[in-house]
Amino acid sequence: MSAYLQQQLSPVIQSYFEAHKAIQPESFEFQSTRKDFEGDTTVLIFPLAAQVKMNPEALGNEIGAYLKENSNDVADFNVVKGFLNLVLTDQFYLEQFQSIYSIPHFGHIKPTQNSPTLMVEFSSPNTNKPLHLGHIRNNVLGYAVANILEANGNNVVKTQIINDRGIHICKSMVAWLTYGNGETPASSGLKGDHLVGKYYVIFDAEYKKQIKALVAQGHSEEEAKQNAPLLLEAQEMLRKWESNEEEVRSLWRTMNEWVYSGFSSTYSNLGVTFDSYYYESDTYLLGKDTIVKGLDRGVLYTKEDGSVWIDLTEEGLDEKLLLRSDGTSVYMTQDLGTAQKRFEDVPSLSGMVYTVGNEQDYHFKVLFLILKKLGYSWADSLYHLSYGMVDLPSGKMKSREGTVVDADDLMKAMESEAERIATSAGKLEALTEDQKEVLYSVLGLGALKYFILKVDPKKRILFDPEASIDFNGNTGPFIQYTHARIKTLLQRVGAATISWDSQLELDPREREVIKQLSRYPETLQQAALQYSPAVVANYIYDLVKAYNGFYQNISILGSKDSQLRNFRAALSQKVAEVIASSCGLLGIAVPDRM
RNA sequence: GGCCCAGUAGUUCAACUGGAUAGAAUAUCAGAUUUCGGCUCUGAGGGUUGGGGGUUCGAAUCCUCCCUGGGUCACCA
Repeated sequence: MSAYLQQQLSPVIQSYFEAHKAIQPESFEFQSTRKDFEGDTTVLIFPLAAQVKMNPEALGNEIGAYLKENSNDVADFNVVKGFLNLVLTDQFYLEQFQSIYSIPHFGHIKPTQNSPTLMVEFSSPNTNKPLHLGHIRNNVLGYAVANILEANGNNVVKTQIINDRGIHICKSMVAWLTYGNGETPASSGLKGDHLVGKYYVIFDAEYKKQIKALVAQGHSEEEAKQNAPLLLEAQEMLRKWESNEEEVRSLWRTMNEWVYSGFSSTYSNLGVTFDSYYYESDTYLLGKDTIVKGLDRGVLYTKEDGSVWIDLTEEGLDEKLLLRSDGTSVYMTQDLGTAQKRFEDVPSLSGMVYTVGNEQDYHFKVLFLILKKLGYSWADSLYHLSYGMVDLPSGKMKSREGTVVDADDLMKAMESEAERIATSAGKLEALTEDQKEVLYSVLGLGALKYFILKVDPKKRILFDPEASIDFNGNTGPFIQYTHARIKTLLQRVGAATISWDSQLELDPREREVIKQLSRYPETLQQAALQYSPAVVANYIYDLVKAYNGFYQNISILGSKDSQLRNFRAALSQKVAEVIASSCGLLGIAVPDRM
């Protein structure tokens, strides 16, 4: 709406200046009027007053009077200090709504072939343990950002890099061989990822025992840590894996398969999907070409022992190792190579978003800087979607100490919490058992996702699983509830014919709803610009609040005037649509009834 | 110690990117209310935006020093 106003009213103000003043400002700032003041939109007079050297209030009055006279949209005005508040006509609002109503996917821009392609990486799990609460934030966030970018007219490829090799996987393998007795997901009834995670925990416990034993025998702690038989075994296994020994590879494949099938059920419960996958076992050797290129260009340098470094001290950072003295690569090297590979795999790719926790802020700062120094044109369109940790009231989550909140457990807990609340509220008799199950899951996950997404990604979240999530107030279920209510309302109104008198007189609450609706496109743009689903989440809440205010004292069914009823039904319907589509971006399902 | 991020009602979060008297929800308190689907409505209290200084018509927002919490500074990933 403000864009529209800008278009409509700016020229009028321009012409005022042309007619009356020597100076012609280039642009005018419109913003919505605060609730306590009368008016719909506000023009800031301060900057203008400074230019023409006038008292802001006097200038505001002049411009206001001019607008009232020369614009059809302005019904009235008032000036407070340097703020010119404009009251817009009902016709203006009706036209606004008319045009909003007629747009099918209002606010969403459909990508075309020529639209930029962006890759969004998220999830990126290790294959030695199940997903936990931190992963949930990662997944939900990455998925939502991908959707938001898509809604803004980008082609989006959702991908993840699976950390499927390394010493941690070998630890699980060793423990399974030593203590597993051939246990499989089928034989144990455990989800594959949980089974493998179980042996990772066993490894750590047994490893600690061995260290203790060695220390008791008189070894130093340092020595014991490095020479415990289990660790040596795991290291040996990693070597065998790297030299491609079939026996090890085969076990590795088997156990990874268990994990993947476990993950896939977690993902499907969580409602996230991917378009492509990268496996570290395929990419961990990449990047050496890039290093050569960097050496040729003189961006990198070699030390006496043969290791390769980059000097970033000029940028206020450190020197960074890129290749070990034995020629093997490090994490950074892989990421350089993987980035390059992705731009080769997807020729139309123009940018990437990495959804990774903020403990890697420094890593990505360096990564992007190196790519830039290497001269890749796309280096500027890389973005690290950094998010804060999820803490528990009891402190940090440590997988080894069993203080993590498991993703599967948490989702299940949310569902039963939803069941408890929904059952006590009643009104579910009409649903079949299956429908109820679906509903509980929709509500529980909606609550969880909304709780996570409504806060700024950068900030850390304090998550209290015991006190669980409130289903009232600014929550997912509250929004879902509003949607369901509109749906049943519309059912009772019957098919609304989409026509109403352009002379309708609007209630302030209806104007407020239209105002909120019209904010949707800008909100999406802003969310994409900031890579922040929180912007969308808070918008939905504003919309819902405005609608509830409207619904509160205005009878939709009871209105005798069919024109008015049509209008209100249409307004309700559009609100429901916008709620549904914006919730869709966040990955939150909206039920038609509950 | 260097660098990065955060600090807003008791609590969880906002504040349209420099705009008006910093807003919601929740919790607490006071009163009213039995039906159109949050048990509903009204109202109240609650803030030195971590602190000091600066920039200007105007600062939670920008600059600068402190304070607190977290992260990060590996030939780990």
